[in-house]
Amino acid sequence: MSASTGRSKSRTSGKPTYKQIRLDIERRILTGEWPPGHRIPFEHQLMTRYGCSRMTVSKALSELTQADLIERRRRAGTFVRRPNFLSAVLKITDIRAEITALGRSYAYELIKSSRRAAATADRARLGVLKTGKVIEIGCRHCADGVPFAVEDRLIDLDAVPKASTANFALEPPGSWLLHHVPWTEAEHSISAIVADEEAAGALDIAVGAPCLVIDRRTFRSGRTLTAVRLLYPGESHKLVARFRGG
Amino acid sequence: MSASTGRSKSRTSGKPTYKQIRLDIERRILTGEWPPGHRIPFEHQLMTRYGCSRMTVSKALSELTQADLIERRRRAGTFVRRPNFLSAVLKITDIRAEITALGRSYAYELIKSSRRAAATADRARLGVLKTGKVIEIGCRHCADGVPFAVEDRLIDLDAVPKASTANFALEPPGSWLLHHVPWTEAEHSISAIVADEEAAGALDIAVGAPCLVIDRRTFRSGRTLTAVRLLYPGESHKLVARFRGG
DNA sequence: CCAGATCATATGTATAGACATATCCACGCG
DNA sequence: CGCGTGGATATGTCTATACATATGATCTGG
Repeated sequence: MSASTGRSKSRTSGKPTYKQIRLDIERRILTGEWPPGHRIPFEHQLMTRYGCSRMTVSKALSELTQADLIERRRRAGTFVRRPNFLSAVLKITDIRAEITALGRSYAYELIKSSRRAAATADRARLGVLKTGKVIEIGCRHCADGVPFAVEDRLIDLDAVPKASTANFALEPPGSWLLHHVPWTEAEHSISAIVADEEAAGALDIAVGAPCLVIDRRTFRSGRTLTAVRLLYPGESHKLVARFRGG
Repeated sequence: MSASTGRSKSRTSGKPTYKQIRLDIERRILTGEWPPGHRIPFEHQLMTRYGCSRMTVSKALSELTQADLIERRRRAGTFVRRPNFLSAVLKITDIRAEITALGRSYAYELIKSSRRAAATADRARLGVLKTGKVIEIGCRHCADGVPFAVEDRLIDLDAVPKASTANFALEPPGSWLLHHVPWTEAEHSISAIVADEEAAGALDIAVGAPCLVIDRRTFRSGRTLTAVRLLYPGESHKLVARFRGG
């Protein structure tokens, strides 16, 4: 009697799941059928096109929003996002966990640690304007006794007051921060340099050898928490990742 | 006119929205209250705890799943994911779009292009076992007339037969692939090298100057589509990104 | 012609209920 | 003891409905 007699798992009858809807829309975006800026059909229209409820369409669109493929504006509609070019996203990593996860022995060595009022250079590095206290830490991470990376870090003590109480002689600052301080944003810059005498000494490589440099600033709600420069011996160390696209 | 109509869903009365639920769970994970591997309460329990419907809890958990913070297994429950260490995620970028998006002039130059049966080295580079045809392309990208990056790319013609028909003298292979071939996974490796004579010549830098190297293999459903090595002049070029965490 | 009020509309959030599906676990058979 | 099988259970998906909310569009008065 009811109109929806065939409410069963018959996915062959042209009633797609939200995943199939998501994939279909994704395909249209990736193939350029719906180019950046294009307004895609309203939920109401998609619901008719795919023959499902608005919630189902909405779920597909929500996921695409989270994946940064589309942008939704109330009253206006849903639009294909312009991709962010020149963008590299690095996950925040804890070097200690990174090394032990590989089954290698980890050693940590604090080289220097100083606490001071933020100098102009410190403020520039953190990207903050007002003066305050900072901690600067230099340290070295080794894997199986071989230098793995050297780290130079600045922590804004006003943003992270708890850092005063941490003992960075025992625990690497990256590990401590990752476990004690929640962050919301990070900004990375990757580059390559040649080792000067200091870097060569710390990493036990030749002067002039290439090094991979990762500069990172970490924020919470727009406020800088810490700025770090990691120096890796260039030819030996590689950062590898798999990205689930689609 | 009244400042607030007495809404039934007043947020003060301890009935959180799915976003607040998401944030609460996220906080517990990030603070270590729920460490990696921990099984978090069942949807049913969370629904009681937060006083909302299962769908609402489910939406919060779905988003956390998409953000890779948790893992859900039918019948077993929901677990805090172990973070992927040593992982760097780079978005796939189209260098041409990247440069033009910055408002700089883009120039492209095909240096070499050869089509052949896959040699052992080619198969190793692609990570495939069976023999087949490949295209190797060498090219250079310039921004405002200055070398921006040199590219050496291998395309598996069995996986991407359409590539036979593309004219890589006119269109950069990266742009062509991005617009014609959907991919699902990518694997990146970042390192630093010093420029040899060939690289120095191509990038117009001194021999011995540092270069940033990005090696990338792109897959669809586990099958390698293409392998590319991008060489950037190290000190001048930086990859910058912001990551919305949390 | 512009500023402010108002309306219409598309997305945002939430719900109860239903059925689908994978899989852990225990039971029972050989 | 090993192994297949079935039931229990937690997540996965879908629906119809309702109301919230932001905002583009329109109307209106100065």
